Amino acid sequence: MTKVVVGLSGGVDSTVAVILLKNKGYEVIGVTFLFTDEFDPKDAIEVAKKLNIEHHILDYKTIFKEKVINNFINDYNKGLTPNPCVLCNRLIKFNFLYESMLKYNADYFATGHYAKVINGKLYKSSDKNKDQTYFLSNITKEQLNKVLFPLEGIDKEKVRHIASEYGLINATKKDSTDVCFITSNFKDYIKDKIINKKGKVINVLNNEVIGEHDGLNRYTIGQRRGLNMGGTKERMYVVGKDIENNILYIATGDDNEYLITTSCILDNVNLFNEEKIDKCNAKFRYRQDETEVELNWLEDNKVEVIYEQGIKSVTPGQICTFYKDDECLGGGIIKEVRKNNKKLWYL
RNA sequence: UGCCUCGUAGCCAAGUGGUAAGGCAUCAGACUUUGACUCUGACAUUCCGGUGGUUCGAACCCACCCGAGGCAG
Repeated sequence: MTKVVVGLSGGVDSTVAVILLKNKGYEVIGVTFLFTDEFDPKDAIEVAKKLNIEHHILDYKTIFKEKVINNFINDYNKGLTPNPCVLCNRLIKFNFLYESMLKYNADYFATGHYAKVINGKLYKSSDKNKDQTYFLSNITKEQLNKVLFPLEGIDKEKVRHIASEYGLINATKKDSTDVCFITSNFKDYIKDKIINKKGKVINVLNNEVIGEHDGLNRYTIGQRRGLNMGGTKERMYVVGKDIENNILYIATGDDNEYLITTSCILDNVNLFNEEKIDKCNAKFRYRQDETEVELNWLEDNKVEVIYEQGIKSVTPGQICTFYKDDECLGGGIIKEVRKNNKKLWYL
């Protein structure tokens, strides 16, 4: 009998993943990882009991803090806007699921992600609205070769339906959003963990100092809320930051040109195939439409991503993911952003 | 010191006798496994620097006071 280790958080998605695998005749072992003190595995325990599967709870708090949380904070202190989930999937979740697979002599491991895998290639899920390939674009080839996504062919509605058919309490549980290790709100969490040094806020349209910020690191490119400054006719957006001089640059107007860039450099590029294509689609934030880009490969696993048409709010630290139709080809971390081939003075 | 202009919510800002537009900010929600963006809703319960007065009725008219700025000196 084929044996599969499933990452079981106790939420609807991972629970239904278990159900679907069992229905297909797999022998399922549930593993629940502890990453933070706040996480309570009781739902996972109940689900495992109810579905009658072998279940293990494994503690990875220390390494999670070391690899994910610390990196997250360090990146903020460097002025970046990190994406901890992408990193966590590669280094923690998928890594330890892979290890669990070996440990329990399983053939595969599975998660409740909305994504599809066929012959070692990653594709978007059938439910395009929930597709999570963006967060998976940095997992390794080895991981991809051993993972199953039981939810790949169904949509969220169906998932909830299945959960309620089985009388599971979590059928109507709200989708989990936000960073898993931040239980309160982001502002409070980060307040005492990052460097907060007050500094000037300058409007790039006229170079005027228009106010003071509470610390550069709490702002991201394209952000408009939380600036706490009014009096302008149009909305105000963060367009850049000068780390050295502790200056936050803003511009007003929904369509101001300062937010738009035309190329960026990615490093730590992860590709599922060897082939270095020169044209594909890409997106720079999770919930963003894809756009056509050209790729110019550089040394050291870097690539220049060119989008002449211009994209708003491309932000260092975020992930750029490549697509060809429904296939996710990989992605990399945005290192530097440019406009018309020049590094911007305010970014 | 004389003259002039102005003082409306956190910030801009309409309204010049008939019972407080709008924008920005803020807050709440929707969306979302990244703090973005976007969208929806709330936001001067009697009040328009203060105190009196005129009027059926004033933020809008009058007087004085307080405050900000400008011109003249």
